[in-house]
Amino acid sequence: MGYACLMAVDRDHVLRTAAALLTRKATATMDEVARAAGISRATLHRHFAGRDALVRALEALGIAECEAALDAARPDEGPAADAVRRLIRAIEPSAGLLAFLYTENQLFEGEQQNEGWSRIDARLAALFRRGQESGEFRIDLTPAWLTEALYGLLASGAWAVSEGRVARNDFTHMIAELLLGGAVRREEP
Amino acid sequence: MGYACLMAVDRDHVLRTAAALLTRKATATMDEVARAAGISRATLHRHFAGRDALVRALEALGIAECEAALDAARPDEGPAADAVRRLIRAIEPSAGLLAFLYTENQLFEGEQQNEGWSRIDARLAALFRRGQESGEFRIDLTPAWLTEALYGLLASGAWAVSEGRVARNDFTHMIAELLLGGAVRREEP
DNA sequence: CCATCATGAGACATCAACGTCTCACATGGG
DNA sequence: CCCATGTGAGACGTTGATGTCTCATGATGG
Repeated sequence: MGYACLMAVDRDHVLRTAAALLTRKATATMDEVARAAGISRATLHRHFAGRDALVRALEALGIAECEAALDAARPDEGPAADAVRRLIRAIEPSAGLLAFLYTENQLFEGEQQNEGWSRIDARLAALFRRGQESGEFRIDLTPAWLTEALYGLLASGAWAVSEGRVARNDFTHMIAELLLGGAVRREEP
Repeated sequence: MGYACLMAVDRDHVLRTAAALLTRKATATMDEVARAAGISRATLHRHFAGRDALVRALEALGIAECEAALDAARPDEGPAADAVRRLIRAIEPSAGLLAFLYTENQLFEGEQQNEGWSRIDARLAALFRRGQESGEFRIDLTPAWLTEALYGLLASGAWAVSEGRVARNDFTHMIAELLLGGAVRREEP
């Protein structure tokens, strides 16, 4: 019969399509999401009980991709700056989804939010703190702020790319260089 | 009678309150906006024809405050980095409103957007370009991206402050230093 | 004291999205 | 060939926000 296989494939496909659509239009209707995925609204409801469940699933997907990117970036190895570059490169494909979740998260304020974000925040802050303790990073910018700024730059970058204001190929470079080096020109060391 | 005076004062107060509320909860109801401003929904509707008109008025307010901040920051005087710092300091009180508009703007996609943003974008990009041409700023980060990143960092900063993750007093310093200097520690010149 | 006007409170209709349901179809396996 | 399962299409009721309306009240000014 292959329930799991077929369902999982379709579910994942729907999830990816929904992420891509909601990245562009955060207020898209369930009907629009369904049509974007090439299925009917009824089938969409068979996969996800409602819009809330869909957003929650997207949140879980975003968390999973973030943690996978963190794992792949080996944040504890080598210079912290290189680890940050690896991380941004690894997380780039998820940036659109993260941008959507970053704005949508305000809907969940007050309630308990998914603990996955706490884990990711902690790992990111740990990376920045490691850079500070090794003397690579300046200490007047707190790890919490660098973490927040990384989220913001990822969202800005994803939005700028989707609007055509920044070339997709420059995404990683623009974010990593701004976050690490800033706008001011630096003398060659 | 004093129509204009009273109306203007109240209208501005309502606008400020709505901005503060919508910064925290972007999906706030017209009823919530009205109660937050201490007026009834009927009176709110007498000031703004509907939610759309309210958001448009907030957009106009945000544009006006941005342009005022740009004027006050004297972006054409002195080193570009100092001008950027003046600008961030001047724009700080509006950051929450800008954060709201930054996410809400996606609602207006497809339609023609307020030309005020184009003017502001152009002035910001001109400032960054001036810094590049004077040799202060690196040239691999495009003015368009620096402009976009500034918006994103302002929004992230406003959100982080309202969530208590960053101290309000550090707002200007965190944004300006990250945008200009980046996270990597810099040798004293 | 009276007239005017802005306001608050609330009723009311409208509307869009949602969630649930049924039914027909078609595709695939036994 | 027959049956089962997943699907599409669409109807239906519900909900929440919105926009409009009326009416009573309270303040202000003449």
